[in-house]
Amino acid sequence: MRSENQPGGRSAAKAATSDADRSFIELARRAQIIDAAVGTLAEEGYAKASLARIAQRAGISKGVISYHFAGKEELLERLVEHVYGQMGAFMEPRMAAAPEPGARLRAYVESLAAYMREHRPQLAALGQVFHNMRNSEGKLRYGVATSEELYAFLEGIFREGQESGEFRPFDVRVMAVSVQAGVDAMFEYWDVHPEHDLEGHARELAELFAQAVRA
Amino acid sequence: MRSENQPGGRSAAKAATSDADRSFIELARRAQIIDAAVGTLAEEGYAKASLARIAQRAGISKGVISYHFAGKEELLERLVEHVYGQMGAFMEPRMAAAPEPGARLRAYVESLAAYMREHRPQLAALGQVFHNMRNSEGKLRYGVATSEELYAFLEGIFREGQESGEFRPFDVRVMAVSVQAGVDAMFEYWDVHPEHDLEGHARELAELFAQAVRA
DNA sequence: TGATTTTCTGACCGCATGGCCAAAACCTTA
DNA sequence: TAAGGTTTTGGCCATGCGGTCAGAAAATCA
Repeated sequence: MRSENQPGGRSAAKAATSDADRSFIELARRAQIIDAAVGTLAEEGYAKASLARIAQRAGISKGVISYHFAGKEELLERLVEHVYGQMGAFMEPRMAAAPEPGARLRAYVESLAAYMREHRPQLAALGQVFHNMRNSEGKLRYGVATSEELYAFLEGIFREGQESGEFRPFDVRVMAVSVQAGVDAMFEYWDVHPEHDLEGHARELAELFAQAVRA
Repeated sequence: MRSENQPGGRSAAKAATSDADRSFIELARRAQIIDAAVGTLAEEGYAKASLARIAQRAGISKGVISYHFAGKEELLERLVEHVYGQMGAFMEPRMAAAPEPGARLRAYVESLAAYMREHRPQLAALGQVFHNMRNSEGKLRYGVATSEELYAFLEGIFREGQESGEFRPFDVRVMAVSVQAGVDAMFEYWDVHPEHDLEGHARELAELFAQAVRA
Protein backbone atom coordinates (compact mmCIF):
# COMPACT_ATOMS: atom_id res chain seq x y z
CA MET A 1 0.00 0.00 0.00
CA ARG A 2 2.85 2.40 0.77
CA SER A 3 5.48 3.11 -1.82
CA GLU A 4 9.19 2.52 -1.26
CA ASN A 5 10.81 5.87 -0.70
CA GLN A 6 13.62 5.32 1.74
CA PRO A 7 15.99 8.14 0.92
CA GLY A 8 19.30 6.98 -0.38
CA GLY A 9 18.14 3.46 -0.49
CA ARG A 10 21.60 2.52 0.76
CA SER A 11 20.44 -0.23 3.11
CA ALA A 12 18.57 -2.13 0.50
CA ALA A 13 16.87 -5.04 2.14
CA LYS A 14 15.34 -4.32 5.53
CA ALA A 15 12.26 -2.46 6.60
CA ALA A 16 13.38 0.22 9.05
CA THR A 17 16.29 2.59 8.48
CA SER A 18 18.26 3.44 11.60
CA ASP A 19 19.66 6.89 12.20
CA ALA A 20 23.17 5.50 11.85
CA ASP A 21 22.38 4.68 8.23
CA ARG A 22 21.31 8.24 7.42
CA SER A 23 23.44 10.95 5.89
CA PHE A 24 24.02 14.21 7.72
CA ILE A 25 21.87 16.06 5.24
CA GLU A 26 19.12 13.55 5.77
CA LEU A 27 19.29 13.86 9.56
CA ALA A 28 19.44 17.63 9.45
CA ARG A 29 16.44 17.86 7.13
CA ARG A 30 14.41 15.50 9.29
CA ALA A 31 15.26 17.56 12.38
CA GLN A 32 14.39 20.76 10.55
CA ILE A 33 11.05 19.38 9.43
CA ILE A 34 10.23 18.06 12.90
CA ASP A 35 11.03 21.47 14.37
CA ALA A 36 8.76 23.15 11.87
CA ALA A 37 6.02 20.66 12.71
CA VAL A 38 6.43 21.37 16.43
CA GLY A 39 6.13 25.11 15.87
CA THR A 40 3.14 24.80 13.58
CA LEU A 41 1.29 22.41 15.90
CA ALA A 42 2.00 24.56 18.93
CA GLU A 43 0.98 27.84 17.35
CA GLU A 44 -1.83 26.88 15.00
CA GLY A 45 -3.19 23.65 16.37
CA TYR A 46 -3.62 20.20 14.93
CA ALA A 47 -6.24 21.04 12.34
CA LYS A 48 -4.14 23.70 10.64
CA ALA A 49 -0.88 21.80 10.82
CA SER A 50 -0.99 20.60 7.22
CA LEU A 51 2.05 19.43 5.31
CA ALA A 52 1.84 22.60 3.23
CA ARG A 53 1.86 24.78 6.35
CA ILE A 54 4.75 22.86 7.90
CA ALA A 55 6.76 23.03 4.67
CA GLN A 56 6.09 26.76 4.45
CA ARG A 57 7.41 27.28 7.99
CA ALA A 58 10.48 25.20 7.21
CA GLY A 59 11.05 27.18 4.02
CA ILE A 60 10.97 24.13 1.79
CA SER A 61 8.62 22.64 -0.73
CA LYS A 62 5.91 20.24 0.36
CA GLY A 63 7.37 17.35 -1.57
CA VAL A 64 10.48 17.38 0.61
CA ILE A 65 8.48 16.15 3.57
CA SER A 66 7.11 13.28 1.55
CA TYR A 67 10.64 12.50 0.46
CA HIS A 68 12.04 12.30 3.99
CA PHE A 69 9.05 10.74 5.73
CA ALA A 70 6.76 7.99 4.55
CA GLY A 71 3.80 10.25 5.27
CA LYS A 72 2.28 12.61 7.79
CA GLU A 73 1.71 9.73 10.17
CA GLU A 74 5.40 8.86 10.28
CA LEU A 75 6.37 12.50 10.71
CA LEU A 76 4.16 12.85 13.77
CA GLU A 77 5.38 9.59 15.26
CA ARG A 78 9.00 10.68 14.89
CA LEU A 79 8.04 14.01 16.46
CA VAL A 80 6.59 12.28 19.51
CA GLU A 81 9.66 10.04 19.76
CA HIS A 82 11.91 13.07 19.51
CA VAL A 83 10.22 15.05 22.27
CA TYR A 84 9.86 12.02 24.53
CA GLY A 85 13.55 11.30 24.16
CA GLN A 86 14.47 14.86 25.10
CA MET A 87 12.16 14.82 28.08
CA GLY A 88 13.43 11.52 29.39
CA ALA A 89 17.04 12.63 29.11
CA PHE A 90 16.23 15.80 31.04
CA MET A 91 14.34 14.12 33.86
CA GLU A 92 16.31 10.97 34.44
CA PRO A 93 19.23 12.49 36.38
CA ARG A 94 16.89 14.67 38.43
CA MET A 95 14.74 11.73 39.42
CA ALA A 96 17.78 9.62 40.25
CA ALA A 97 18.84 12.23 42.80
CA ALA A 98 15.69 11.67 44.87
CA PRO A 99 15.63 8.25 46.56
CA GLU A 100 12.74 8.53 49.04
CA PRO A 101 9.15 8.20 47.75
CA GLY A 102 8.05 11.61 49.03
CA ALA A 103 11.06 13.32 47.52
CA ARG A 104 10.62 11.41 44.27
CA LEU A 105 7.05 12.60 43.90
CA ARG A 106 8.17 16.17 44.48
CA ALA A 107 11.09 15.75 42.07
CA TYR A 108 8.74 14.41 39.42
CA VAL A 109 6.39 17.38 39.59
CA GLU A 110 9.08 20.03 39.85
CA SER A 111 11.51 18.70 37.29
CA LEU A 112 8.67 18.28 34.82
CA ALA A 113 7.80 21.92 35.40
CA ALA A 114 11.43 22.85 34.82
CA TYR A 115 11.34 21.03 31.52
CA MET A 116 8.09 22.72 30.55
CA ARG A 117 9.52 26.20 31.08
CA GLU A 118 12.22 25.57 28.50
CA HIS A 119 10.18 23.53 26.03
CA ARG A 120 6.76 25.06 25.77
CA PRO A 121 6.26 24.49 22.01
CA GLN A 122 7.39 20.89 22.22
CA LEU A 123 4.89 20.06 24.96
CA ALA A 124 2.11 22.01 23.28
CA ALA A 125 2.76 20.09 20.06
CA LEU A 126 2.78 16.81 21.96
CA GLY A 127 -0.58 17.68 23.48
CA GLN A 128 -2.03 18.43 20.05
CA VAL A 129 -0.86 15.10 18.68
CA PHE A 130 -2.07 13.11 21.69
CA HIS A 131 -5.48 14.70 21.68
CA ASN A 132 -6.08 14.52 17.94
CA MET A 133 -4.02 12.04 15.97
CA ARG A 134 -6.11 9.06 14.98
CA ASN A 135 -5.30 5.87 13.11
CA SER A 136 -7.10 4.68 10.02
CA GLU A 137 -9.91 3.16 12.10
CA GLY A 138 -10.59 6.48 13.78
CA LYS A 139 -9.15 5.53 17.18
CA LEU A 140 -6.72 7.87 18.96
CA ARG A 141 -3.17 6.92 17.99
CA TYR A 142 -1.76 7.78 21.40
CA GLY A 143 -4.31 6.71 23.90
CA VAL A 144 -4.14 4.77 27.11
CA ALA A 145 -1.17 2.67 26.14
CA THR A 146 1.05 5.73 26.14
CA SER A 147 -0.01 6.84 29.62
CA GLU A 148 0.10 3.33 31.00
CA GLU A 149 3.88 3.44 31.31
CA LEU A 150 3.68 6.73 33.15
CA TYR A 151 1.00 5.46 35.50
CA ALA A 152 3.03 2.36 36.27
CA PHE A 153 6.04 4.50 37.08
CA LEU A 154 4.09 6.69 39.50
CA GLU A 155 2.37 3.69 41.04
CA GLY A 156 5.79 2.26 41.83
CA ILE A 157 6.60 5.35 43.86
CA PHE A 158 3.28 5.19 45.69
CA ARG A 159 3.54 1.51 46.56
CA GLU A 160 7.02 1.99 47.92
CA GLY A 161 5.80 4.83 50.11
CA GLN A 162 2.85 2.80 51.32
CA GLU A 163 5.03 -0.20 52.19
CA SER A 164 7.46 1.95 54.15
CA GLY A 165 4.56 3.60 55.95
CA GLU A 166 5.50 7.05 54.63
CA PHE A 167 2.24 7.16 52.64
CA ARG A 168 -1.29 6.38 53.75
CA PRO A 169 -3.26 3.63 52.00
CA PHE A 170 -5.00 4.82 48.85
CA ASP A 171 -5.81 3.63 45.35
CA VAL A 172 -2.51 4.02 43.50
CA ARG A 173 -4.14 4.10 40.08
CA VAL A 174 -6.44 6.97 40.96
CA MET A 175 -3.51 8.82 42.53
CA ALA A 176 -1.33 8.28 39.46
CA VAL A 177 -4.05 9.45 37.07
CA SER A 178 -4.65 12.50 39.25
CA VAL A 179 -0.99 13.47 39.59
CA GLN A 180 -0.51 13.25 35.84
CA ALA A 181 -3.71 15.23 35.28
CA GLY A 182 -2.50 17.90 37.70
CA VAL A 183 0.81 18.21 35.90
CA ASP A 184 -0.83 18.34 32.47
CA ALA A 185 -3.29 20.97 33.66
CA MET A 186 -0.43 23.01 35.09
CA PHE A 187 1.15 23.10 31.66
CA GLU A 188 -2.05 23.96 29.85
CA TYR A 189 -2.85 26.73 32.31
CA TRP A 190 0.61 28.20 31.93
CA ASP A 191 0.46 27.79 28.16
CA VAL A 192 -2.64 30.00 28.11
CA HIS A 193 -1.39 32.36 30.85
CA PRO A 194 2.28 32.86 30.09
CA GLU A 195 2.55 35.31 32.97
CA HIS A 196 1.48 32.59 35.40
CA ASP A 197 4.09 31.55 37.97
CA LEU A 198 4.95 28.06 36.75
CA GLU A 199 7.50 27.25 39.43
CA GLY A 200 5.15 28.46 42.14
CA HIS A 201 2.37 26.32 40.69
CA ALA A 202 4.68 23.32 40.67
CA ARG A 203 5.62 23.86 44.34
CA GLU A 204 1.95 24.17 45.31
CA LEU A 205 1.06 21.10 43.31
CA ALA A 206 3.84 19.07 44.88
CA GLU A 207 2.68 20.20 48.31
CA LEU A 208 -0.91 19.34 47.41
CA PHE A 209 0.01 15.75 46.64
CA ALA A 210 2.43 15.55 49.56
CA GLN A 211 -0.56 16.31 51.79
CA ALA A 212 -2.77 13.92 49.85
CA VAL A 213 -0.48 10.90 50.22
CA ARG A 214 1.02 11.42 53.67
CA ALA A 215 0.16 8.87 56.34
CA MET B 1 -21.17 38.54 5.92
CA ARG B 2 -23.60 35.82 6.97
CA SER B 3 -26.76 35.24 4.99
CA GLU B 4 -30.21 35.60 6.50
CA ASN B 5 -31.67 32.15 6.94
CA GLN B 6 -33.72 32.30 10.08
CA PRO B 7 -36.24 29.54 9.54
CA GLY B 8 -39.76 30.75 9.29
CA GLY B 9 -38.65 34.30 9.23
CA ARG B 10 -41.67 35.00 11.41
CA SER B 11 -39.94 37.47 13.71
CA ALA B 12 -38.78 39.71 10.97
CA ALA B 13 -36.69 42.42 12.51
CA LYS B 14 -34.32 41.29 15.24
CA ALA B 15 -31.08 39.37 15.21
CA ALA B 16 -31.55 36.41 17.52
CA THR B 17 -34.52 34.07 17.49
CA SER B 18 -35.58 32.82 20.92
CA ASP B 19 -36.82 29.28 21.47
CA ALA B 20 -40.29 30.64 22.23
CA ASP B 21 -40.50 31.89 18.65
CA ARG B 22 -39.72 28.50 17.16
CA SER B 23 -42.20 25.94 15.91
CA PHE B 24 -42.32 22.46 17.40
CA ILE B 25 -40.90 21.00 14.22
CA GLU B 26 -38.08 23.48 14.36
CA LEU B 27 -37.24 22.69 17.97
CA ALA B 28 -37.47 18.95 17.41
CA ARG B 29 -35.20 19.09 14.37
CA ARG B 30 -32.64 21.20 16.19
CA ALA B 31 -32.63 18.75 19.09
CA GLN B 32 -32.31 15.81 16.70
CA ILE B 33 -29.38 17.42 14.92
CA ILE B 34 -27.64 18.28 18.18
CA ASP B 35 -28.07 14.68 19.34
CA ALA B 36 -26.56 13.41 16.11
CA ALA B 37 -23.68 15.84 16.51
CA VAL B 38 -23.08 14.62 20.07
CA GLY B 39 -22.98 11.01 18.95
CA THR B 40 -20.71 11.71 16.01
CA LEU B 41 -18.29 13.81 18.06
CA ALA B 42 -18.18 11.25 20.85
CA GLU B 43 -17.66 8.24 18.61
CA GLU B 44 -15.58 9.57 15.75
CA GLY B 45 -13.86 12.63 17.13
CA TYR B 46 -13.80 16.24 16.10
CA ALA B 47 -11.94 15.82 12.83
CA LYS B 48 -14.47 13.36 11.40
CA ALA B 49 -17.56 15.13 12.71
CA SER B 50 -18.40 16.83 9.41
CA LEU B 51 -21.82 18.16 8.56
CA ALA B 52 -22.20 15.31 6.09
CA ARG B 53 -21.42 12.72 8.79
CA ILE B 54 -23.76 14.34 11.30
CA ALA B 55 -26.56 14.54 8.74
CA GLN B 56 -26.03 10.90 7.83
CA ARG B 57 -26.36 9.88 11.50
CA ALA B 58 -29.50 11.97 11.84
CA GLY B 59 -30.93 10.40 8.68
CA ILE B 60 -31.42 13.72 6.95
CA SER B 61 -29.81 15.61 4.12
CA LYS B 62 -26.88 17.90 4.77
CA GLY B 63 -28.78 20.98 3.72
CA VAL B 64 -31.20 20.58 6.62
CA ILE B 65 -28.45 21.45 9.08
CA SER B 66 -27.69 24.62 7.16
CA TYR B 67 -31.38 25.39 7.17
CA HIS B 68 -31.76 25.12 10.94
CA PHE B 69 -28.39 26.51 11.99
CA ALA B 70 -26.46 29.45 10.62
CA GLY B 71 -23.42 27.18 10.22
CA LYS B 72 -21.29 24.57 11.91
CA GLU B 73 -20.08 27.12 14.40
CA GLU B 74 -23.58 27.87 15.63
CA LEU B 75 -24.44 24.19 15.81
CA LEU B 76 -21.50 23.49 18.08
CA GLU B 77 -22.23 26.49 20.26
CA ARG B 78 -25.83 25.35 20.73
CA LEU B 79 -24.52 21.87 21.53
CA VAL B 80 -22.28 23.24 24.28
CA GLU B 81 -25.15 25.35 25.64
CA HIS B 82 -27.43 22.32 25.61
CA VAL B 83 -25.06 20.03 27.51
CA TYR B 84 -24.06 22.74 29.98
CA GLY B 85 -27.69 23.42 30.72
CA GLN B 86 -28.38 19.75 31.38
CA MET B 87 -25.35 19.44 33.61
CA GLY B 88 -26.17 22.51 35.65
CA ALA B 89 -29.74 21.36 36.23
CA PHE B 90 -28.47 17.99 37.42
CA MET B 91 -25.85 19.30 39.80
CA GLU B 92 -27.53 22.32 41.31
CA PRO B 93 -29.83 20.51 43.77
CA ARG B 94 -27.06 18.13 44.80
CA MET B 95 -24.67 20.96 45.55
CA ALA B 96 -27.33 22.87 47.43
CA ALA B 97 -27.71 19.93 49.81
CA ALA B 98 -24.09 20.30 51.01
CA PRO B 99 -23.53 23.46 53.02
CA GLU B 100 -20.07 22.95 54.58
CA PRO B 101 -16.97 23.49 52.40
CA GLY B 102 -15.62 19.97 52.89
CA ALA B 103 -18.95 18.43 52.04
CA ARG B 104 -19.39 20.74 49.07
CA LEU B 105 -16.06 19.68 47.58
CA ARG B 106 -17.05 16.05 47.98
CA ALA B 107 -20.50 16.71 46.54
CA TYR B 108 -18.95 18.44 43.54
CA VAL B 109 -16.70 15.51 42.67
CA GLU B 110 -19.25 12.82 43.31
CA SER B 111 -22.27 14.42 41.71
CA LEU B 112 -20.20 15.21 38.63
CA ALA B 113 -19.27 11.53 38.48
CA ALA B 114 -22.93 10.63 38.80
CA TYR B 115 -23.72 12.87 35.85
CA MET B 116 -20.87 11.38 33.82
CA ARG B 117 -22.17 7.85 34.26
CA GLU B 118 -25.47 8.74 32.61
CA HIS B 119 -24.14 11.13 29.97
CA ARG B 120 -20.94 9.73 28.60
CA PRO B 121 -21.46 10.78 24.96
CA GLN B 122 -22.43 14.32 25.93
CA LEU B 123 -19.29 14.83 27.98
CA ALA B 124 -17.07 13.19 25.38
CA ALA B 125 -18.54 15.50 22.73
CA LEU B 126 -18.00 18.51 24.99
CA GLY B 127 -14.39 17.52 25.41
CA GLN B 128 -13.91 17.27 21.66
CA VAL B 129 -15.37 20.72 21.10
CA PHE B 130 -13.38 22.32 23.91
CA HIS B 131 -10.10 20.82 22.76
CA ASN B 132 -10.55 21.52 19.06
CA MET B 133 -13.02 24.18 18.07
CA ARG B 134 -11.22 27.32 16.95
CA ASN B 135 -12.45 30.71 15.84
CA SER B 136 -11.54 32.36 12.58
CA GLU B 137 -8.25 33.65 14.02
CA GLY B 138 -7.20 30.15 14.97
CA LYS B 139 -7.67 30.57 18.73
CA LEU B 140 -9.54 27.97 20.76
CA ARG B 141 -13.22 28.96 20.91
CA TYR B 142 -13.68 27.62 24.42
CA GLY B 143 -10.50 28.40 26.25
CA VAL B 144 -9.76 29.91 29.58
CA ALA B 145 -12.87 32.04 29.78
CA THR B 146 -15.04 28.93 29.96
CA SER B 147 -13.07 27.38 32.80
CA GLU B 148 -12.73 30.69 34.62
CA GLU B 149 -16.29 30.46 35.91
CA LEU B 150 -15.66 26.96 37.20
CA TYR B 151 -12.41 27.97 38.86
CA ALA B 152 -14.10 30.91 40.55
CA PHE B 153 -16.81 28.61 41.87
CA LEU B 154 -14.32 26.15 43.34
CA GLU B 155 -12.19 28.96 44.75
CA GLY B 156 -15.24 30.22 46.61
CA ILE B 157 -15.52 26.88 48.37
CA PHE B 158 -11.84 26.86 49.22
CA ARG B 159 -11.78 30.38 50.62
CA GLU B 160 -14.78 29.66 52.78
CA GLY B 161 -13.05 26.60 54.18
CA GLN B 162 -9.85 28.51 54.79
CA GLU B 163 -11.66 31.31 56.61
CA SER B 164 -13.51 28.90 58.86
CA GLY B 165 -10.23 27.09 59.57
CA GLU B 166 -11.58 23.82 58.14
CA PHE B 167 -8.97 24.01 55.32
CA ARG B 168 -5.25 24.72 55.53
CA PRO B 169 -3.79 27.70 53.69
CA PHE B 170 -2.99 26.96 50.04
CA ASP B 171 -3.15 28.61 46.64
CA VAL B 172 -6.83 28.42 45.71
CA ARG B 173 -6.18 28.83 42.00
CA VAL B 174 -3.79 25.89 41.85
CA MET B 175 -6.21 23.80 43.90
CA ALA B 176 -9.13 24.70 41.63
CA VAL B 177 -7.19 23.91 38.48
CA SER B 178 -6.07 20.60 39.98
CA VAL B 179 -9.52 19.54 41.17
CA GLN B 180 -10.99 20.24 37.76
CA ALA B 181 -8.11 18.41 36.11
CA GLY B 182 -8.66 15.42 38.40
CA VAL B 183 -12.34 15.30 37.53
CA ASP B 184 -11.71 15.64 33.81
CA ALA B 185 -9.06 12.92 33.93
CA MET B 186 -11.46 10.66 35.80
CA PHE B 187 -13.92 11.00 32.95
CA GLU B 188 -11.35 10.43 30.24
CA TYR B 189 -9.96 7.37 32.00
CA TRP B 190 -13.41 5.90 32.38
CA ASP B 191 -14.28 6.82 28.81
CA VAL B 192 -11.36 4.70 27.62
CA HIS B 193 -11.84 1.95 30.26
CA PRO B 194 -15.60 1.50 30.48
CA GLU B 195 -15.12 -1.31 32.97
CA HIS B 196 -13.38 1.08 35.36
CA ASP B 197 -15.19 1.73 38.66
CA LEU B 198 -16.26 5.33 38.18
CA GLU B 199 -17.98 5.73 41.54
CA GLY B 200 -15.00 4.22 43.31
CA HIS B 201 -12.69 6.57 41.47
CA ALA B 202 -14.87 9.51 42.47
CA ARG B 203 -14.77 8.49 46.14
CA GLU B 204 -11.00 8.11 46.05
CA LEU B 205 -10.61 11.44 44.28
CA ALA B 206 -12.84 13.20 46.81
CA GLU B 207 -10.80 11.65 49.61
CA LEU B 208 -7.57 12.69 47.88
CA PHE B 209 -8.61 16.33 47.89
CA ALA B 210 -10.13 16.11 51.35
CA GLN B 211 -6.65 15.13 52.56
CA ALA B 212 -5.03 17.79 50.42
CA VAL B 213 -7.08 20.68 51.80
CA ARG B 214 -7.57 19.67 55.44
CA ALA B 215 -5.98 21.87 58.05
C1' DT C 1 -60.30 22.58 -2.64
C1' DG C 2 -56.37 25.73 -4.02
C1' DA C 3 -52.90 29.08 -2.34
C1' DT C 4 -49.18 29.99 0.57
C1' DT C 5 -45.55 29.04 3.61
C1' DT C 6 -42.28 25.90 5.69
C1' DT C 7 -39.19 22.25 5.20
C1' DC C 8 -36.27 19.16 2.61
C1' DT C 9 -33.42 17.25 -1.15
C1' DG C 10 -29.57 16.57 -4.11
C1' DA C 11 -26.51 18.71 -6.91
C1' DC C 12 -23.09 22.05 -7.11
C1' DC C 13 -19.24 25.60 -5.80
C1' DG C 14 -14.60 26.98 -4.22
C1' DC C 15 -11.20 25.50 -1.37
C1' DA C 16 -7.75 22.78 1.29
C1' DT C 17 -6.03 18.45 2.20
C1' DG C 18 -2.34 14.27 1.84
C1' DG C 19 -0.09 12.12 -1.47
C1' DC C 20 2.32 11.46 -5.98
C1' DC C 21 5.64 12.08 -9.66
C1' DA C 22 8.39 13.70 -13.85
C1' DA C 23 11.74 16.77 -14.47
C1' DA C 24 15.23 19.74 -12.84
C1' DA C 25 18.99 20.94 -9.72
C1' DC C 26 22.53 19.68 -6.84
C1' DC C 27 26.50 16.93 -5.00
C1' DT C 28 29.88 13.55 -4.96
C1' DT C 29 33.03 10.59 -7.12
C1' DA C 30 35.86 9.01 -11.01
C1' DT D 1 35.42 16.96 -17.16
C1' DA D 2 31.47 13.36 -17.31
C1' DA D 3 28.51 10.08 -14.84
C1' DG D 4 25.57 8.66 -11.27
C1' DG D 5 23.25 9.11 -7.30
C1' DT D 6 20.66 12.28 -4.14
C1' DT D 7 17.57 15.93 -3.20
C1' DT D 8 14.20 19.47 -4.50
C1' DT D 9 10.71 21.57 -7.10
C1' DG D 10 6.13 22.64 -8.63
C1' DG D 11 2.24 21.03 -10.49
C1' DC D 12 -1.24 17.42 -10.50
C1' DC D 13 -4.68 14.12 -8.49
C1' DA D 14 -8.74 12.33 -5.88
C1' DT D 15 -11.06 13.24 -1.78
C1' DG D 16 -13.68 15.62 1.56
C1' DC D 17 -14.85 19.89 3.53
C1' DG D 18 -18.54 23.91 4.72
C1' DG D 19 -21.72 26.33 2.43
C1' DT D 20 -25.34 27.58 -1.26
C1' DC D 21 -29.28 27.13 -4.04
C1' DA D 22 -33.27 26.00 -7.27
C1' DG D 23 -36.78 23.33 -7.13
C1' DA D 24 -39.57 19.44 -5.06
C1' DA D 25 -42.24 17.99 -1.23
C1' DA D 26 -44.87 18.57 2.83
C1' DA D 27 -47.49 21.12 5.99
C1' DT D 28 -50.56 24.83 6.91
C1' DC D 29 -53.97 28.07 5.86
C1' DA D 30 -58.15 30.12 3.52
